[in-house]
Amino acid sequence: MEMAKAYSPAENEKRIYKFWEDNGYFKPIIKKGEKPFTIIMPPPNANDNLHIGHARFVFVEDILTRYWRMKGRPTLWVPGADHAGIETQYVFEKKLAKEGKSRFDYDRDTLYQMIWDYVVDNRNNMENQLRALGASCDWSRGKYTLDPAIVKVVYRTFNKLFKDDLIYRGERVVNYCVRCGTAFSQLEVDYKEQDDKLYYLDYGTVTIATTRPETIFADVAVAVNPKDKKLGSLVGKIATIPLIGREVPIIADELVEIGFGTGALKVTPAHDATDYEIGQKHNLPLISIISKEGKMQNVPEEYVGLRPKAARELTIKRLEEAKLLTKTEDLHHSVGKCYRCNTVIEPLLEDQWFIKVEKLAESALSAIENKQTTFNARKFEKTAMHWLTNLRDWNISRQIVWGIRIPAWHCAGCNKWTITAGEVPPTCTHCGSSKLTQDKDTFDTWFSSGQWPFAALEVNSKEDFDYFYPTTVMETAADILPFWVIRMMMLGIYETGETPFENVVLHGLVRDKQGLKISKSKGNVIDPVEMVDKYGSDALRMSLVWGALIENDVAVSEENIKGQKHFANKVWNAARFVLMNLEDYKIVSRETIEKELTQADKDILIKYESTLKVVTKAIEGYKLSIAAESVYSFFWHDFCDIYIENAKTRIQDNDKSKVAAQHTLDYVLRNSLRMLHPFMPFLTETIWEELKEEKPLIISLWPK
RNA sequence: GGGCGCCUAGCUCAGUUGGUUAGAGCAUCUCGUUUACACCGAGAGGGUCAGAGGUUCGAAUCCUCUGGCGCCCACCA
Repeated sequence: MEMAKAYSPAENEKRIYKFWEDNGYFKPIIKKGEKPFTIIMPPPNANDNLHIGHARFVFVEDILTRYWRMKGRPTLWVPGADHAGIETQYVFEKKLAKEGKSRFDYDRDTLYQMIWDYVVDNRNNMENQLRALGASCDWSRGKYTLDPAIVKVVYRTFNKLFKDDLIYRGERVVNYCVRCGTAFSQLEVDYKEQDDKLYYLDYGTVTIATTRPETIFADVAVAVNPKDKKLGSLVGKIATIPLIGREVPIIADELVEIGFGTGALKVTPAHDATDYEIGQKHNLPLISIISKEGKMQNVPEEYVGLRPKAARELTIKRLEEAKLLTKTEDLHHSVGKCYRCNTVIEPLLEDQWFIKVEKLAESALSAIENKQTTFNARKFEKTAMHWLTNLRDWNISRQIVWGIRIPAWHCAGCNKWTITAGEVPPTCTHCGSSKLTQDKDTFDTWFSSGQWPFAALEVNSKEDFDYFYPTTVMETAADILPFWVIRMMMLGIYETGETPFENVVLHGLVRDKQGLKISKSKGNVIDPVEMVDKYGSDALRMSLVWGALIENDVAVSEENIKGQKHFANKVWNAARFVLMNLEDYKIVSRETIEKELTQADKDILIKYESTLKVVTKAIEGYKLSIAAESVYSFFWHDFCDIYIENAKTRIQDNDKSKVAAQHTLDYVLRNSLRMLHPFMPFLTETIWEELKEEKPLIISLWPK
């Protein structure tokens, strides 16, 4: 077959992918007693197209997978799709809003089904995009975070945690968005700087400063720092809440910052996280004055039903009238806003499920200390350890519909909770009453996705779990290290007794040519699917791996991708040249032409050996940019520019060393294609077809 | 306030445990219409390695300080 003059990705990629997939090359060949290489893909959101960041991690994982497959190791890469909880519900709600609807127009089950259908369509789309990128993952083992079997595992874990007394229901100050009607974890709150007023109020014995005078009705104490020279002597005395005249104690607590305002803090445990902590320490009561609808309650008549903002204005007015407002000053500070709708977050008391994290965190920490789990960069290990030593109890309740509903039933008879492993309990386990209502909340997605590595394997089969767990590599975005990676470690160790992955490989962001963050508003979005259509998947892959270590951010531009397409074409043409010059050549062994080898032959063979060593070592150390650059430089500059030019004349002149040249061309080409395959799988497999090898390149062995 | 990083050629980045004249891609400039490839080839210019001090026979690399930049977390009421 005549090779075309230029390589056409469009004509080959789909065909090649289908060939691989249809022949089952992505499925591992299990060899008992041999240590497999396993990656569980961080499941992309099933609610949108893949973006350029997805492409980078897919390529990184695919390179590792293809490399180890070629090393002959049983290799499994499990794909997945994530329901993505609030993320998806938010996207869907925006879609509803465009149609003039809101989620409150539907009952819970209808809404759930609507989102489900929406996600199913997008999931197919997302998976086909993964195929276009060339992902050599085992589709037969693909999982979705809401697969019934996965959900069952999540229930089981919750139930086990509960039985082990690691789950409790606690009234806590949570970050509540009265507009979304949900509490958020601290991670979901955006702190934004803004200008406010700081009001100084007369509490009799002491003056306090606050930005939220409307919460004085919920005050239960005034606190000062015990080390405060000016105010320390007040401890033990009484302060009087203005307007209502209630007397509260003055207490000492180190959380109070000396020098802020007057140095005295009004303590409002029901509406501020710090105050809650102080309140717990000092056994103070809780007075809740803001409802979940964001309205005032348990306050003097004229304030009842007001929004906090209106209540604040009225309070200030009354304080001024009573001459209890001594001073007002400007304050620039940060305020928690809902990360979805930008509404000011109200710290409110709410019953939530919590996980006691201390023991779980300790086990994860020791797995890191004992090197059972290692990181591709020291900085990530430091970050993980820092988080694990500073974690607070984990609130896993979310007030959204789209997610896994918590298997907990509240009894109207005895007011206690019945927890199951998913099945509906006929009666309350405490009092036998049948007046049970299921908690309306769903799990925090990190709780379910924190179980992903073992869950995705065990729901496939027990054999899979036994063989492939613990996994070899967890490759994901560096920014979700604290949210996801350490939680997988905690829950994985808890459920299985083993760390879920041996190596954590984290990657940085994809940025634009200038190193700026990519965003729709900046207009610098690079669509991976469009790039694949234009330049080929291999070119996109090289451009995303090239130029920066994977743990760092990488800058890409269309010119980079175009440049790598040129390289693909270079490889294609080099192969074309070699094949044209091998028409009268029959493969001979090195020994038979040993004496005919010229210096040029020896040079390129030595260079090839050293490149192979560098590339191999770099891949195994996750230095993929080094590996890609080495093989690129070798192939283009050493092989094409120098060696082929040398061999060209010897063959054309029918030199006595012609066969040695042909042998060397053939040898270096074949082995270079192997070395290049993880980085340019479609191109190399397409060329490989011309070489009439027994086995396709994808399952050929990595050169030794 | 706490944590983690970064500053190397015009741009984006490499530089492993300190060891010759500090590298790559892109960009720039000069030359070349060579039948594998113009999606090409030959060659060139370009860096006080942020600054200062220290350790050392030797520092981009280790230590201290200063300056600038970034990300993450946080209980500034």
